Order: sequence, then structure tokens, then C-alpha cells
Amino acid sequence: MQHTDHIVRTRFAPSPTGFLHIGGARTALFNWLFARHHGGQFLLRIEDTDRARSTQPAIDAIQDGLSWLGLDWDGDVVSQYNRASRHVEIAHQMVESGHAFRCYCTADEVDALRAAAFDQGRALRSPWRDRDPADAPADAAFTVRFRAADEDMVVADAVQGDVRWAAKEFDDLVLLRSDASPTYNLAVVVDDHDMDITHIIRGDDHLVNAGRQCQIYDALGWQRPVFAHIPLIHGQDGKKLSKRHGALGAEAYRDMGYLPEGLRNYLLRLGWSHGDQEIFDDAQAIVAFDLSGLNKAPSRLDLDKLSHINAHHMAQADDARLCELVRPFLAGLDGQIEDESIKAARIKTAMPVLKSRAATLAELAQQAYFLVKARPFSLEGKLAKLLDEETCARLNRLFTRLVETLVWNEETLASELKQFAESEQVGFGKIGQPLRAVLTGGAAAPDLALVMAFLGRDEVLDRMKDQLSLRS
RNA sequence: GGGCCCUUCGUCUAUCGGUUAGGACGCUAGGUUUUCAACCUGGAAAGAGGGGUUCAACUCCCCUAGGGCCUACCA
Repeated sequence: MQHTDHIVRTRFAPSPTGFLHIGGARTALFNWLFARHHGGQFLLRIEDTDRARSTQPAIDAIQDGLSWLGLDWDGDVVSQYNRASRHVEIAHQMVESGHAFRCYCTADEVDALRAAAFDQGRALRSPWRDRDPADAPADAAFTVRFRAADEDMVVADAVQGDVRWAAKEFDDLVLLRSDASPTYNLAVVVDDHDMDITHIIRGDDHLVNAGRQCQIYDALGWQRPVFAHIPLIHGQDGKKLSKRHGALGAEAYRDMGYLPEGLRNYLLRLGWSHGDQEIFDDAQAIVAFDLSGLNKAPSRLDLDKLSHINAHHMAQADDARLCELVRPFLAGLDGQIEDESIKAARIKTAMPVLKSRAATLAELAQQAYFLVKARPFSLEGKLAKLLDEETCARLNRLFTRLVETLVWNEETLASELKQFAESEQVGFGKIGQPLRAVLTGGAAAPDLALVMAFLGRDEVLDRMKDQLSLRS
């Protein structure tokens, strides 16, 4: 696993206890962007050393989420659990070098020690750090603890600046549990070192861990990576994002109809800035991203802004791709025509116009609905009232005219409608409103000439006939 | 209890000692108008509080307040 090159290497290292939540997605994005910016590698490691809480479905969900977001990782996924023997090896090495020691304290003794340390406002130190190993009780269980360093610690963080701790703030942390399994802080350091990680971008809930981990790096004589601790994302209420409070998985955003590039763009600007620029495509983001633009304060999720950003990316998206993506959203709407190929054809034709009118795929489905509505449909309330006797007579005259319209495209239809309104000597509202009702049944739709062009002559005439015969 | 981190419009942010404190979302007034959306033109809206340092502070320092993280044989 050891690399001899000197390229930038980042990693995303989630623990598989749930889906890929929005904060993790952003952390992954930043690491991905930073690696790509420097032509380096972005690695994925699953921190699955907690066997009780780690699950395969969670591992799958994380990978699916990253894939959906378009954050591709280099090489194979690393399982931290599978590397346990290497962690143990390093722990033993530290015992031999004196940087770690066997602690024979029982759970009760540790509790008492901790309570005392807590009262004194200091970190826990094991009495076994200075005792002769020969005093060890025979056959007693022990943990391997790190011998907390005597020097004060300073971590140069790329976001937070120099962060300092007094030596007494660090406890003798457990490296190996009494069952000899390695703990997080040991495993992380060993893995990041072995994977040649050069930059660690992660949530600032790990800021204190950085101090602890740097003690281990130093003890081992390993070079410390660059740390960049980014603030966590909060919910709309400013509180921590909890699972039951807005902390949704990536797939939830997908199901709400956001595009991966839209979510990526939004997440990019959440806690990172580049002057006044709000909209980024991937190429721009990769060029622009740097650690110096990272913010120190936590930020809140704002779905309105996400939608707005997403709308830009919808308008830029490929038509054929959107036709595919909108299908599941359309499927939820009832009263549609049967023929899938007609539906697909109409939506395809209209897509260049539709996509600029919707902020999400869900809205896109709403915008496309009028195209696939099964006729005849009934008009109610205000729409029905539009079709009084006079209006029906007028629409009948329009009908006759449309039958004779030779060229059926937006341009000629627009001028047909305009001329018709003039010949009727009424404002366009007198024609546009009822005609729209007749053709769309009240569904959202673009300009009428476009509606007619997208629907096609037969469908337009049929929808007119439906309503006019009902009222005559 | 202890340590560490954070604090500019409602929200995301710009500012890196000297600006009428800028932009974006949202909100709002008006325009366009055949629905919805979009779009165009305006508007309201901010430096948590208190001390310093300085000719000058949002910007540097200290205190307070408020949030957050860690303080596990979780990660």
C-alpha cells in the first residue's frame, strides 16, 4: 500500500453506521475536489472497527451515495477492520519503544481514576505508565495505552490556524482494547500513514482528535499530514443536524428531485467561498477549490437555495438524460395516457423548454404533466366558468381556423393566435385563458403556441373538441 | 468540571485597519403576462455585548454572552 510518489492524496473515511448524510457528502466533496485540483488521488476507507455498529447496508448506502453524487474514488475501498493486525503490530512496536504501555487497571479502577481526573479538571493518566511491568498481575487482562506526551501540542490546521493544548490535556488513550482489538485513534493514524494520505479534510468534531493523533504521529516519527477541520453543517434551526432533524441521506435528496451536480454546487458553497461566484460546474469547481476558501463557522442547510442552484443545473442538463431522470417523478402523477412512446416523444420534444422552467425533477414532472394527461379531462371551478357560451363560440371559430392551419409550429401558431385575436377584436386574454384551460386542464405549461406545438395538431383539436362538445 | 473551536442581513457569504459594509437565496413593491415558473427594475434587511490598541476597527487583543466539539476498552 506504500506509495513512493509525492502526489496529493485525500480520503473520505466514514464509519458505516448509517447512510451518507449531507455533512459527510460535503466532506467527501471537499476531499474529492482537493485531490482532483492537485491531480492527486481520493481514497475511500470504511472505519468499521466497531463491529457492533457497522453494517453492510450502511457500507452499500455510503458507496451508492458517493456514486450518485459523482464522487469517484481511486483504488479499492479500504476496510479498517481488515487492517487490524497491522494496527496491533504498530501498537506492540510502541510498547517496545516505550511510547505505549500495558495498563492492568480494571474497569472500576478506570472509572474511579476518571472521576478523580474529572474533578481536578485534568486528563486521565494510568498508574501503569510508570509502574514496573513486573508488577503486573498474572493472567490479568490489560489494555495497551499510549503514553501521553509531556510536551504541549500544537496542530497547524489549514482552516482553524494553530491550535494548542497543554500536555496535561491528553489522557493515556487506549490503543488496544483488552481483547487486543485496535481503537479508532490508533487505526486512523496507521491507516492514513500507510495510505500516504497527505491532506485530511474532515469535520471539526475531530479537531481534538487531531491533537491526540499528532502525538502518535510524533511518537512513531511519522510525518504529520496537513489537517483541515471544517465546521459541521447545522439544520435550519441552527441546531446540530440529527437523524430525525433534516439529516437525510444522499438518496433522499435524489428522491426530492435534485441533480447530483446541483447538490454538489450547493454543498460546495456551504462553508467555502470564492468571491461572489455562486454557480460552478465541475471543471470550474476543481480549478477554484482551495483550502483557503474554507470557512470557520458552521452553516445551516437552506433548501430554497439548493433549489435555486439546482435550477441552474437543470437548465444546463442534457435533454435525453433529463427525460430519463424525470420518469419516476412523472410516474407518481395519475390520469396519464397509456402509450409510453407518445409520452416519451412529447416530453423529448418539449424538454428544451421544460427544463428551464423547473428547479427540481419533481417540478419538471409537474411542468411536463400537461403533455401526458389523458383526455378527456374535466374542468372545474374557475376554469369551467371561463367557457361561457360566447367563449365556446369563439373557440369553435378558432377550431375551424386551426384545422386549416398548414404549418404547425410555434412560430406560425403564435401568429395564428395573434391574428385570430385581432379578427375577433378582443384582448388576447379572452382567448388565451380559455384555450389554455381547454388544452392543459389547468396544469402548468409554457407559452400557448409552444403548448400547441408540443401537443401536435391532432391532440390539440381533440382536446378542444372534448370541451366544446361537452358545453354545446 | 476541564480543554478547544465558532459568532457580518432571516440564510449562504465578501471584506484580509480606511468601503455609502458588496453579492446570492428568501422576502417585498412594481414591470412583463395566456396559467405556473422564469425574467427585468426597485426596496427592506447585518458586524452578539462590553472594554481596550490605533489617527482609524467588522477586521488586532481581552472579557462577557450565546452556540458547537472533545473529555469512551464509539468513531
